[in-house]
Formats: sequence, structure tokens, C-alpha cells
Amino acid sequence: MDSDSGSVCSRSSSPDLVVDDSAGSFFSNKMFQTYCRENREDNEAGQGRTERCSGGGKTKTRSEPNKDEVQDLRLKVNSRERKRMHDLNQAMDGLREVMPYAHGPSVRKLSKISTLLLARNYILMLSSSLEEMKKLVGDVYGGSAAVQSRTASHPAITPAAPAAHLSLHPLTHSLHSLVGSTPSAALQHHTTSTAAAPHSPPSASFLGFHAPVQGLLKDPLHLTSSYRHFPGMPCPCSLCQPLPTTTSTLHSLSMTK
DNA sequence: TAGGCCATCTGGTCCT
DNA sequence: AGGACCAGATGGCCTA
Repeated sequence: MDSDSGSVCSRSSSPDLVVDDSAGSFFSNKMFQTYCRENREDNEAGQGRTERCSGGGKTKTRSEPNKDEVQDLRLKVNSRERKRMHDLNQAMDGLREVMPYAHGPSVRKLSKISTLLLARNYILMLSSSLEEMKKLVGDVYGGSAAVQSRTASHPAITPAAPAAHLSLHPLTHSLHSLVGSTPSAALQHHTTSTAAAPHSPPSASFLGFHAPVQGLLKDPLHLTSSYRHFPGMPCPCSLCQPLPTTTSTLHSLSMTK
């Protein structure tokens, strides 16, 4: 990897090395030098190294594969592996794009491990929010007595759209209670998040246990009135905590292999 | 300078 | 046999 000529603050997941599909047309400088050195050593030492190279400990028939063939094969394999990793990185970038995290030239890219951990927590939070919404909607449509009495006193509120007039505070509270919120945690949000450096991405351990999911708190739910979430910053807000695994629908979710 | 993150190479293993 | 996948090793870049 010579130079990252990508964006200013984020390392490009795909190096700027031009990978040609045709095997053999690509060499990183380092590997080329290494390869040349090894070849030279091989030539000087005569033999001994080539057998050990691809056969492990096995006693391969000493039908010594042509050095060029070995080299071509090695280059092909390397190229495939490189392509595989590039594809993986592309997928990772795709995941980053949909993550509720700040994107921009001034914000450093989430690391891979952080992306995965954040994605996991994000999914858990979305699932939980969905369940909570279902409950709330069920409450509204199920226990219609309260709704009807309210609509009688406020004719402008039609039963057709009760959910639109739901106060979002219950949702906020329910979400907070769902994740074990404490007022101190909410208070902490302001101090900690504003103190965080905008260029410092969250550490993996931080995300693992205090995953920021600011996207949930953006406009759709208008939950940011009392909790300000700053893009690109780790959020200690209780809303951003990982969900307890007691959520019934989430038991099967895990990061295990 | 240490530590984190990353890309790449490489050998092994498994699958088709 | 060839390809995909994986994990370890290595070295570069960047930041605190």
C-alpha cells in the first residue's frame, strides 16, 4: 500500500493499487521486492525452498513445477484473494452507508469492527422499536374508549389518525425504559457527546456496549428535542445502548459464527 | 513511540 | 483440480 489517494480523512477500503484481472499484471511494490528477493535467494541457494513453499510438509513429487507456473499460480490466487477482499470491503461500505452514523469528508470512516457492532445494535434497536410501535398502536386501536372520549372533546382529532397525535414522549419513555434508561444517563449524553472529538471514531469496545444509533433519533420520531445527537460522535445516551437480550424476538440474533 | 486499523500475501481446509 | 473461505503474518499509515 503505497499511498491512500482517496478522501482526506477516511482511508479508502479499496487501495489505490490498480488490480488487473489478468494475473501477473499486478504487483505491489513491497511484494514485488519480496518476490524478487526470494527468487534471488532461491537461485542462489539452489533448491530446498520451493518444495516447502506450496506443499507444506507433504512430500510432493519433485516434479518441480516450473517456477513461472508457480509464480503465475501464486499471482492468480493473490489476485482472487484481493478481489474477494475488495468485494468484502464494498459490502462493508454499503453497510456503512445505511448506518445511522455521520457520513462526510470530515468524519472518519467507521472501522470494520465498529461497523459490524453498530449494525448489530442498530438492527436490535430497530426491531425493538418496531415491537414497541406495534404495542402502542395496539393500545390505541384496542382500548378505544379513551380515544373516543378524547375525540369527543377534541373534534379535530379524528379516530382515523390517532397515531399521528400520539405524544412521542411515551415512546421516548418506553424506549428508554426498554433499554434501562436513567436520568443520569440522559444527562450524561450532553456532556459526553459534546466532549467527544469529532474526528475520533468510536472504539470497538465502546460500540459493543454503547452503540450509537443516532439515526433512530432523527426526524421521524422527533426524539431529539431533549437529547441532542451529534453526527459522528459516540453517543452514551441510554437510547443508544444495546438492547437487553430479553427482547423476545431477538433471542435468535447473535454475532456468533 | 505504541497501538489501532488496514491491505496484502500465503498456506491450509473445505466444497463443488 | 480449482475456487472460495479463513486465519496468521507482515508491513504501512495514522493518531493519541
